[in-house]
Amino acid sequence: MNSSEKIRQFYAALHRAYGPQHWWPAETPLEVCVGAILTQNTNWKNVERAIGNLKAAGAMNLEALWRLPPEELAELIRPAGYYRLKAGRLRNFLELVVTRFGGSLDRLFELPTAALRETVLSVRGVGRETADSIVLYAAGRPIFVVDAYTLRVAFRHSLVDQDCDYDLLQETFTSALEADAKTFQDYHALLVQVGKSHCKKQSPECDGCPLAALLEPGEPREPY
DNA sequence: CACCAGGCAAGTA
DNA sequence: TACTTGCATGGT
Repeated sequence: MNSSEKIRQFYAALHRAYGPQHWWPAETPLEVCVGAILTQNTNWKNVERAIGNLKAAGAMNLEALWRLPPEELAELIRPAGYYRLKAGRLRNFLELVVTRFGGSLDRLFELPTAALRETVLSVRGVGRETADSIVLYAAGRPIFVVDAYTLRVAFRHSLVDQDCDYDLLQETFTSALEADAKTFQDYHALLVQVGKSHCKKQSPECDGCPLAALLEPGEPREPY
């Protein structure tokens, strides 16, 4: 079985096991953007606290966020870690929207998909995963999001090498599927789900894993 | 105590 | 290009 077939079978198995995911956990597109930056190398639970602080401060809207003094913004997002760094990154993103799109996320999201990705990616502090998360989950465009879970699951099932480049991993999944935003959203969410429950960094719990039946002899590999 | 969590950029060679 | 380091909180 080639890797494209595997990727399609993984999706079918995950979808059967967990059902449709309706991800990203956020109420608005702006909240997706904020969460995408805050969750960089950080547990989502910590991000929830930070987002809770922003909402409690009435700052989960573009104007209020932009007006907030950088030090106050940093304090509010402190639970998410790297808080001084991330305050700057959030402001870099807000600055793009304010100065080039009249403070309107909708205007930014009017760009064609490729241009949108490049524009978001041009923000300092927004790398490929963060940009792709924004494009897929906030703008609803069919760009496949790659993250640590994607790599781990793909590696343990011999789809790619463990030091596989982001672009190659992304292309591997993209080329196996129809370019559909809902499908990409669902698939990425399912990979996070199975990653958290079964495909952990230091001990794959293959008992009960929806993908266990698709493992070949010798898999999974450890560590990572 | 060590290790992990939905990265990114800057510096070095 | 490839490798290293800083950034930081909260959970297990």
